[in-house]
Amino acid sequence: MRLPLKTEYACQVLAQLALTYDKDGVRQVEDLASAEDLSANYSVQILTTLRQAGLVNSRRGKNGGYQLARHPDEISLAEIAIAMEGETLVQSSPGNEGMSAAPVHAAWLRVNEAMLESCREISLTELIASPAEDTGAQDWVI
Amino acid sequence: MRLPLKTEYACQVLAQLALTYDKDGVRQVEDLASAEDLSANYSVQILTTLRQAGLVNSRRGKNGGYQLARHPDEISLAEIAIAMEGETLVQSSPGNEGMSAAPVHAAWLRVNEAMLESCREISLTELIASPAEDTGAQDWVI
DNA sequence: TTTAAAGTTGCGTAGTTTACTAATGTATTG
DNA sequence: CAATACATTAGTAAACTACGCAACTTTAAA
Repeated sequence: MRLPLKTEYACQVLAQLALTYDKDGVRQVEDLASAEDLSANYSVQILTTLRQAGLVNSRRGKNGGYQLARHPDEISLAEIAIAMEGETLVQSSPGNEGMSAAPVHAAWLRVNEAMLESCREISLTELIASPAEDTGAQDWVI
Repeated sequence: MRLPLKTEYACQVLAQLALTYDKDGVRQVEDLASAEDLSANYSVQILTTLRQAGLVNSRRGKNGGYQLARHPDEISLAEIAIAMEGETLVQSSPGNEGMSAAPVHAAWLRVNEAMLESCREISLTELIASPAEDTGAQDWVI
């Protein structure tokens, strides 16, 4: 069960926005994308989805850019994942005509709920890289 | 994040085996597959995986078939999912060179752990259809 | 000891999804 | 009105999923 890269990227971009939240940080796509090693074009698509979900605000034209809609403490991993993937994080099919299809589906619905709950308990603030340890991003070879 | 059909099918087939566990039920593929509305061919592949994981035993030749390796209470959804998909249920990529890649990955690892824990708490017994309500499987049209 | 039932293995593949790129449209500011 | 930056849509190569098929091996029973 692979977590879509798109969802991970969304987390990274939002983490990047969270870094400059208090500095009234309006950031441009190019800036965000390069900081997270993503293509600008793809980042735009992700940011558009996040805007439609109400997690970020955007401004067009010169000096435009993106900005978190709320304080990083008030944005949970659950909201991010739901914005990218829809309400059910663990999509199990209501299924075929098999005798056990229904109870199996019900069980996975419970798992989905547990996962959602776990995602609600993680805030965007926890996704920010601690400036002390740049964790490999600055590793470079001559 | 779609739960693979293969994993759901594995649950259904095992639930079917659990139904006849106390009756020393050795069941044949054709039987299991039709009860769960699956193709026999595909079910074989699933059952083979489950056997390699040690969840079922098989006997070849005439009067062969499959059988649960343990009591349904002693088999958890976690074991089933791991048998089909590997240790990590929520696979997040350790990722790119982005600044926030590491903390984001760490967060999803926590979610994975929560999901695993939730799956450990659901036993195969809970996947058995209650005989009272056949929940749609017997619906038929002339 | 034949024979047929039943599991085992591996290959092939159509259809879908993912992770992008690219091109074009639209709003904002100086 | 021109430069800038977000918005939207279309297109696509690669990977993955959910199967089907066929050849092989094992075992019980006749």
